Amino acid sequence: MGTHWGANRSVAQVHALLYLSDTPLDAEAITEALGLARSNVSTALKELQGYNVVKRTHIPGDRRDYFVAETDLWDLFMAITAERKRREIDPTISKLADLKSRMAANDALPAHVRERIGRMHDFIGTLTHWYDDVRRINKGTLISLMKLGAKIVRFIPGSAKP
Amino acid sequence: MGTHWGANRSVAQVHALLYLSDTPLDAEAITEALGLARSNVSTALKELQGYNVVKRTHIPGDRRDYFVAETDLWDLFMAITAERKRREIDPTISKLADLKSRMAANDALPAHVRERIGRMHDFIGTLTHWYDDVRRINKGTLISLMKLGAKIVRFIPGSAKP
DNA sequence: AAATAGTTTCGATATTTACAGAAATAACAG
DNA sequence: CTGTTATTTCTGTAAATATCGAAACTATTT
Repeated sequence: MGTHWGANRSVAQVHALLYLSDTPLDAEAITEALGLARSNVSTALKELQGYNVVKRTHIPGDRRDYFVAETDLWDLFMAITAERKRREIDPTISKLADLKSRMAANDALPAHVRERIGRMHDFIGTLTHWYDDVRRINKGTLISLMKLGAKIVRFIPGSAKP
Repeated sequence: MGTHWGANRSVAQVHALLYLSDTPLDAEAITEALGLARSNVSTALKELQGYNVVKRTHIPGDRRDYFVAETDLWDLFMAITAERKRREIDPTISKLADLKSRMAANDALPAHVRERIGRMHDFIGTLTHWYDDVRRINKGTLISLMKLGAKIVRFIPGSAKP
Protein backbone atom coordinates (compact mmCIF):
# COMPACT_ATOMS: atom_id res chain seq x y z
CA MET A 1 0.00 0.00 0.00
CA GLY A 2 2.71 2.44 0.96
CA THR A 3 4.52 2.27 -2.37
CA HIS A 4 1.76 4.43 -3.84
CA TRP A 5 2.70 7.05 -1.30
CA GLY A 6 6.26 7.92 -2.19
CA ALA A 7 7.87 5.81 0.51
CA ASN A 8 9.75 2.61 -0.19
CA ARG A 9 8.73 -0.78 1.11
CA SER A 10 10.91 -0.82 4.21
CA VAL A 11 9.81 2.60 5.33
CA ALA A 12 6.17 1.67 4.79
CA GLN A 13 6.57 -1.59 6.69
CA VAL A 14 8.23 0.05 9.67
CA HIS A 15 5.57 2.72 9.78
CA ALA A 16 2.74 0.21 9.57
CA LEU A 17 4.23 -1.84 12.38
CA LEU A 18 4.62 1.17 14.64
CA TYR A 19 1.20 2.54 13.76
CA LEU A 20 -0.44 -0.72 14.77
CA SER A 21 1.64 -1.32 17.87
CA ASP A 22 0.22 -0.14 21.15
CA THR A 23 3.64 -0.05 22.79
CA PRO A 24 6.86 1.68 21.73
CA LEU A 25 9.27 -0.60 19.89
CA ASP A 26 13.04 -0.53 19.72
CA ALA A 27 14.98 -0.88 16.48
CA GLU A 28 16.05 -4.43 17.18
CA ALA A 29 12.46 -5.55 17.78
CA ILE A 30 11.42 -3.98 14.49
CA THR A 31 14.26 -5.72 12.69
CA GLU A 32 13.15 -9.09 14.02
CA ALA A 33 9.46 -8.52 13.48
CA LEU A 34 9.90 -7.52 9.83
CA GLY A 35 12.98 -9.53 8.86
CA LEU A 36 14.80 -6.48 7.54
CA ALA A 37 18.46 -5.57 7.82
CA ARG A 38 19.33 -3.55 10.88
CA SER A 39 20.79 -0.78 8.74
CA ASN A 40 17.58 -0.52 6.79
CA VAL A 41 15.52 -0.14 9.89
CA SER A 42 17.83 2.60 11.08
CA THR A 43 17.44 4.44 7.78
CA ALA A 44 13.68 3.94 7.71
CA LEU A 45 13.32 5.30 11.23
CA LYS A 46 15.36 8.33 10.32
CA GLU A 47 13.20 8.90 7.27
CA LEU A 48 9.99 8.55 9.29
CA GLN A 49 11.28 10.96 11.90
CA GLY A 50 12.16 13.34 9.08
CA TYR A 51 8.49 13.27 8.13
CA ASN A 52 7.53 13.85 11.77
CA VAL A 53 5.32 10.81 11.77
CA VAL A 54 7.43 8.78 14.21
CA LYS A 55 8.88 9.99 17.48
CA ARG A 56 11.60 8.68 19.76
CA THR A 57 10.79 7.86 23.35
CA HIS A 58 12.62 6.22 26.20
CA ILE A 59 11.75 3.71 28.84
CA PRO A 60 13.24 4.51 32.25
CA GLY A 61 16.18 2.29 33.07
CA ASP A 62 16.60 1.18 29.45
CA ARG A 63 19.07 3.05 27.31
CA ARG A 64 17.73 1.85 24.00
CA ASP A 65 15.75 4.24 21.80
CA TYR A 66 12.11 3.35 21.46
CA PHE A 67 9.83 4.56 18.70
CA VAL A 68 6.14 5.37 18.43
CA ALA A 69 4.06 6.44 15.45
CA GLU A 70 1.70 9.38 15.38
CA THR A 71 -1.78 7.92 15.83
CA ASP A 72 -3.82 11.09 15.50
CA LEU A 73 -4.64 10.88 11.82
CA TRP A 74 -5.22 14.55 11.42
CA ASP A 75 -1.77 15.33 12.80
CA LEU A 76 -0.33 12.56 10.64
CA PHE A 77 -1.93 14.05 7.56
CA MET A 78 -0.69 17.54 8.36
CA ALA A 79 2.83 16.29 9.02
CA ILE A 80 3.02 14.43 5.73
CA THR A 81 1.56 17.38 3.86
CA ALA A 82 4.05 19.81 5.38
CA GLU A 83 7.01 17.64 4.55
CA ARG A 84 5.90 16.89 1.02
CA LYS A 85 5.39 20.57 0.40
CA ARG A 86 8.89 21.23 1.66
CA ARG A 87 10.41 18.51 -0.53
CA GLU A 88 8.32 18.79 -3.67
CA ILE A 89 6.78 22.23 -3.94
CA ASP A 90 9.40 24.51 -2.43
CA PRO A 91 12.22 23.38 -4.76
CA THR A 92 9.86 23.85 -7.70
CA ILE A 93 9.09 27.40 -6.69
CA SER A 94 12.74 28.31 -6.38
CA LYS A 95 13.53 26.68 -9.73
CA LEU A 96 10.79 28.74 -11.35
CA ALA A 97 12.00 31.93 -9.68
CA ASP A 98 15.48 31.18 -10.97
CA LEU A 99 14.20 30.57 -14.45
CA LYS A 100 12.20 33.76 -14.40
CA SER A 101 15.20 35.88 -13.53
CA ARG A 102 17.30 34.21 -16.20
CA MET A 103 14.53 34.81 -18.71
CA ALA A 104 14.57 38.51 -17.99
CA ALA A 105 18.06 38.76 -19.45
CA ASN A 106 17.17 36.94 -22.65
CA ASP A 107 15.07 39.05 -25.01
CA ALA A 108 15.14 36.56 -27.85
CA LEU A 109 12.62 34.51 -25.87
CA PRO A 110 9.11 34.40 -27.34
CA ALA A 111 6.62 36.37 -25.31
CA HIS A 112 4.24 33.47 -24.81
CA VAL A 113 6.96 31.33 -23.24
CA ARG A 114 7.88 34.05 -20.81
CA GLU A 115 4.24 34.52 -19.99
CA ARG A 116 3.44 30.87 -19.40
CA ILE A 117 6.36 30.32 -17.11
CA GLY A 118 5.47 33.48 -15.23
CA ARG A 119 1.88 32.36 -14.83
CA MET A 120 2.94 28.98 -13.51
CA HIS A 121 5.17 30.62 -10.96
CA ASP A 122 2.37 32.90 -9.86
CA PHE A 123 -0.10 30.05 -9.70
CA ILE A 124 2.03 27.90 -7.45
CA GLY A 125 2.68 30.97 -5.34
CA THR A 126 -1.06 31.49 -4.91
CA LEU A 127 -1.59 27.87 -3.95
CA THR A 128 1.13 27.86 -1.33
CA HIS A 129 -0.02 31.15 0.03
CA TRP A 130 -3.43 29.63 0.54
CA TYR A 131 -1.84 26.57 2.11
CA ASP A 132 0.16 28.67 4.57
CA ASP A 133 -3.02 30.50 5.44
CA VAL A 134 -5.02 27.37 6.06
CA ARG A 135 -2.29 25.74 8.10
CA ARG A 136 -2.50 28.53 10.61
CA ILE A 137 -6.11 27.70 11.41
CA ASN A 138 -6.35 25.53 14.49
CA LYS A 139 -7.14 21.86 14.17
CA GLY A 140 -10.66 21.91 15.57
CA THR A 141 -11.75 24.76 13.34
CA LEU A 142 -10.23 23.09 10.32
CA ILE A 143 -12.12 19.89 11.03
CA SER A 144 -15.39 21.81 11.30
CA LEU A 145 -14.56 23.47 8.00
CA MET A 146 -14.01 20.11 6.34
CA LYS A 147 -17.27 18.74 7.67
CA LEU A 148 -18.96 21.77 6.22
CA GLY A 149 -17.60 20.80 2.81
CA ALA A 150 -19.27 22.44 -0.15
CA LYS A 151 -21.74 24.18 2.14
CA ILE A 152 -18.97 26.69 2.80
CA VAL A 153 -20.00 28.37 -0.42
CA ARG A 154 -23.13 29.71 1.24
CA PHE A 155 -21.01 31.97 3.36
CA ILE A 156 -19.11 33.63 0.59
CA PRO A 157 -20.43 37.14 0.18
CA GLY A 158 -21.89 37.74 -3.22
CA SER A 159 -21.30 34.31 -4.74
CA ALA A 160 -23.75 32.67 -7.07
CA LYS A 161 -24.98 29.19 -6.25
CA PRO A 162 -22.83 26.49 -7.85
CA MET B 1 11.74 19.48 -12.20
CA GLY B 2 9.09 16.97 -13.15
CA THR B 3 10.77 14.02 -11.50
CA HIS B 4 9.61 15.40 -8.14
CA TRP B 5 6.10 15.09 -9.43
CA GLY B 6 5.67 11.38 -10.03
CA ALA B 7 6.24 11.52 -13.78
CA ASN B 8 9.40 10.26 -15.47
CA ARG B 9 11.76 12.40 -17.45
CA SER B 10 10.30 11.73 -20.90
CA VAL B 11 6.77 12.46 -19.78
CA ALA B 12 7.88 15.65 -18.09
CA GLN B 13 9.85 16.78 -21.12
CA VAL B 14 7.00 16.17 -23.52
CA HIS B 15 4.61 18.01 -21.26
CA ALA B 16 6.96 20.96 -20.84
CA LEU B 17 7.43 21.22 -24.59
CA LEU B 18 3.71 21.17 -25.26
CA TYR B 19 2.96 23.56 -22.44
CA LEU B 20 5.38 26.09 -23.85
CA SER B 21 4.43 25.64 -27.47
CA ASP B 22 1.85 28.00 -28.89
CA THR B 23 0.95 25.63 -31.69
CA PRO B 24 -0.13 21.98 -31.61
CA LEU B 25 2.74 19.57 -32.26
CA ASP B 26 2.72 16.13 -33.82
CA ALA B 27 4.54 13.16 -32.32
CA GLU B 28 7.34 13.25 -34.86
CA ALA B 29 8.06 16.92 -34.16
CA ILE B 30 8.23 16.17 -30.44
CA THR B 31 10.60 13.29 -31.09
CA GLU B 32 12.96 15.51 -33.02
CA ALA B 33 12.74 18.43 -30.66
CA LEU B 34 13.59 16.33 -27.61
CA GLY B 35 15.80 13.64 -29.12
CA LEU B 36 13.71 10.82 -27.66
CA ALA B 37 12.72 7.55 -29.24
CA ARG B 38 9.48 7.68 -31.14
CA SER B 39 8.02 4.93 -28.95
CA ASN B 40 8.78 6.87 -25.81
CA VAL B 41 6.99 9.90 -27.11
CA SER B 42 4.00 7.74 -27.90
CA THR B 43 3.97 6.34 -24.37
CA ALA B 44 4.46 9.77 -22.83
CA LEU B 45 1.58 11.21 -24.85
CA LYS B 46 -0.64 8.35 -23.78
CA GLU B 47 0.29 8.95 -20.16
CA LEU B 48 -0.34 12.68 -20.43
CA GLN B 49 -3.69 12.09 -22.05
CA GLY B 50 -4.46 9.66 -19.24
CA TYR B 51 -3.94 12.55 -16.85
CA ASN B 52 -6.14 14.76 -19.02
CA VAL B 53 -3.45 17.38 -19.29
CA VAL B 54 -2.84 16.91 -23.01
CA LYS B 55 -5.46 16.69 -25.72
CA ARG B 56 -5.40 15.46 -29.28
CA THR B 57 -6.36 17.77 -32.09
CA HIS B 58 -6.27 17.60 -35.84
CA ILE B 59 -5.32 19.93 -38.57
CA PRO B 60 -7.64 19.79 -41.63
CA GLY B 61 -6.06 17.91 -44.50
CA ASP B 62 -3.38 16.35 -42.31
CA ARG B 63 -4.03 12.91 -40.94
CA ARG B 64 -1.40 13.06 -38.24
CA ASP B 65 -2.44 13.48 -34.62
CA TYR B 66 -1.50 16.81 -33.10
CA PHE B 67 -1.26 17.50 -29.41
CA VAL B 68 -1.79 20.49 -27.17
CA ALA B 69 -1.31 20.91 -23.43
CA GLU B 70 -3.83 22.36 -21.04
CA THR B 71 -2.69 25.92 -20.40
CA ASP B 72 -5.29 26.97 -17.84
CA LEU B 73 -3.36 26.23 -14.69
CA TRP B 74 -6.41 25.81 -12.55
CA ASP B 75 -7.80 23.17 -14.90
CA LEU B 76 -4.37 21.56 -15.04
CA PHE B 77 -4.21 21.40 -11.29
CA MET B 78 -7.69 19.92 -10.99
CA ALA B 79 -6.94 17.32 -13.67
CA ILE B 80 -3.77 16.17 -11.97
CA THR B 81 -5.48 16.09 -8.61
CA ALA B 82 -8.38 14.03 -9.93
CA GLU B 83 -6.11 11.51 -11.57
CA ARG B 84 -3.79 11.17 -8.61
CA LYS B 85 -6.76 10.62 -6.35
CA ARG B 86 -7.98 7.90 -8.68
CA ARG B 87 -4.60 6.20 -8.82
CA GLU B 88 -3.35 6.68 -5.29
CA ILE B 89 -6.24 7.23 -2.93
CA ASP B 90 -9.01 5.08 -4.37
CA PRO B 91 -6.96 1.85 -4.35
CA THR B 92 -5.98 2.61 -0.76
CA ILE B 93 -9.59 2.97 0.28
CA SER B 94 -10.58 -0.30 -1.28
CA LYS B 95 -7.61 -2.08 0.26
CA LEU B 96 -8.64 -0.76 3.65
CA ALA B 97 -12.25 -1.78 3.12
CA ASP B 98 -11.05 -5.24 2.18
CA LEU B 99 -8.88 -5.46 5.21
CA LYS B 100 -11.69 -4.32 7.45
CA SER B 101 -14.03 -7.03 6.25
CA ARG B 102 -11.33 -9.67 6.64
CA MET B 103 -10.67 -8.42 10.15
CA ALA B 104 -14.28 -8.91 11.10
CA ALA B 105 -13.88 -12.67 10.70
CA ASN B 106 -10.78 -12.86 12.88
CA ASP B 107 -11.54 -12.42 16.55
CA ALA B 108 -8.02 -13.18 17.71
CA LEU B 109 -7.08 -9.71 16.49
CA PRO B 110 -6.25 -7.18 19.22
CA ALA B 111 -8.90 -4.53 19.64
CA HIS B 112 -6.52 -1.63 19.14
CA VAL B 113 -5.39 -2.94 15.76
CA ARG B 114 -8.95 -3.26 14.56
CA GLU B 115 -9.68 0.21 15.86
CA ARG B 116 -6.70 1.90 14.24
CA ILE B 117 -7.32 0.41 10.85
CA GLY B 118 -10.97 1.35 11.14
CA ARG B 119 -10.11 4.91 12.03
CA MET B 120 -7.74 5.23 9.11
CA HIS B 121 -10.42 4.00 6.75
CA ASP B 122 -12.90 6.48 8.16
CA PHE B 123 -10.40 9.31 8.01
CA ILE B 124 -9.56 8.82 4.37
CA GLY B 125 -13.28 8.50 3.72
CA THR B 126 -13.88 11.88 5.32
CA LEU B 127 -11.11 13.50 3.32
CA THR B 128 -12.36 12.19 -0.01
CA HIS B 129 -15.89 13.11 0.86
CA TRP B 130 -14.71 16.66 1.41
CA TYR B 131 -12.76 16.53 -1.82
CA ASP B 132 -15.79 15.36 -3.79
CA ASP B 133 -17.77 18.18 -2.23
CA VAL B 134 -15.24 20.83 -3.09
CA ARG B 135 -14.80 19.59 -6.64
CA ARG B 136 -18.42 20.27 -7.33
CA ILE B 137 -17.99 23.97 -6.62
CA ASN B 138 -17.50 25.92 -9.82
CA LYS B 139 -14.09 27.21 -10.73
CA GLY B 140 -14.71 30.91 -10.17
CA THR B 141 -16.19 30.38 -6.73
CA LEU B 142 -13.34 28.11 -5.77
CA ILE B 143 -10.80 30.72 -6.79
CA SER B 144 -12.55 33.35 -4.70
CA LEU B 145 -12.51 30.91 -1.80
CA MET B 146 -8.79 30.38 -2.17
CA LYS B 147 -8.12 34.09 -2.27
CA LEU B 148 -10.11 34.40 0.91
CA GLY B 149 -7.68 31.97 2.54
CA ALA B 150 -7.72 31.87 6.31
CA LYS B 151 -10.30 34.64 6.40
CA ILE B 152 -12.84 31.96 5.64
CA VAL B 153 -12.84 31.18 9.34
CA ARG B 154 -14.79 34.35 10.04
CA PHE B 155 -17.80 32.86 8.34
CA ILE B 156 -17.97 29.68 10.33
CA PRO B 157 -20.89 29.98 12.67
CA GLY B 158 -19.81 29.81 16.30
CA SER B 159 -16.10 29.36 15.77
CA ALA B 160 -13.50 30.97 18.01
CA LYS B 161 -10.83 33.10 16.45
CA PRO B 162 -7.70 31.08 15.57
C1' DA C 1 38.70 -1.57 29.14
C1' DA C 2 34.73 -4.06 27.70
C1' DA C 3 30.05 -4.11 26.42
C1' DT C 4 25.98 -2.09 24.47
C1' DA C 5 23.33 1.15 21.24
C1' DG C 6 23.15 3.50 17.47
C1' DT C 7 24.52 5.44 12.95
C1' DT C 8 26.92 5.65 8.63
C1' DT C 9 29.20 3.90 4.83
C1' DC C 10 30.44 0.46 1.52
C1' DG C 11 30.28 -3.16 -1.96
C1' DA C 12 27.41 -6.81 -3.69
C1' DT C 13 23.18 -8.25 -5.43
C1' DA C 14 18.27 -7.98 -6.67
C1' DT C 15 14.57 -5.62 -8.28
C1' DT C 16 12.31 -2.07 -10.71
C1' DT C 17 11.85 1.30 -14.10
C1' DA C 18 13.06 3.86 -18.31
C1' DC C 19 14.20 3.74 -22.80
C1' DA C 20 15.48 2.57 -27.64
C1' DG C 21 14.83 -0.15 -31.55
C1' DA C 22 12.21 -3.60 -33.93
C1' DA C 23 7.97 -5.57 -35.04
C1' DA C 24 3.07 -5.33 -35.40
C1' DT C 25 -1.15 -2.94 -36.16
C1' DA C 26 -4.21 0.58 -37.95
C1' DA C 27 -5.74 4.14 -41.07
C1' DC C 28 -5.93 5.76 -45.24
C1' DA C 29 -5.29 6.97 -50.48
C1' DG C 30 -5.20 5.56 -54.91
C1' DC D 1 -6.19 -4.68 -52.92
C1' DT D 2 -1.71 -2.56 -52.21
C1' DG D 3 1.63 0.62 -50.76
C1' DT D 4 2.42 4.36 -47.52
C1' DT D 5 2.30 6.71 -43.37
C1' DA D 6 1.07 7.08 -38.51
C1' DT D 7 0.80 4.86 -34.19
C1' DT D 8 1.12 1.33 -30.73
C1' DT D 9 2.96 -2.72 -28.63
C1' DC D 10 6.70 -5.80 -27.64
C1' DT D 11 11.34 -7.01 -26.14
C1' DG D 12 15.91 -6.65 -24.50
C1' DT D 13 19.19 -3.65 -22.38
C1' DA D 14 20.68 0.03 -19.57
C1' DA D 15 20.18 2.85 -15.70
C1' DA D 16 18.37 3.73 -11.27
C1' DT D 17 16.90 2.25 -6.88
C1' DA D 18 16.32 -0.82 -2.92
C1' DT D 19 18.03 -4.01 0.14
C1' DC D 20 21.33 -6.67 2.61
C1' DG D 21 25.30 -7.80 5.39
C1' DA D 22 29.56 -6.26 7.07
C1' DA D 23 32.62 -3.05 8.83
C1' DA D 24 33.93 1.33 10.81
C1' DC D 25 32.85 4.83 13.94
C1' DT D 26 30.64 7.50 17.92
C1' DA D 27 28.67 7.72 22.21
C1' DT D 28 27.24 5.80 26.48
C1' DT D 29 27.25 2.68 30.28
C1' DT D 30 29.15 -0.85 33.31
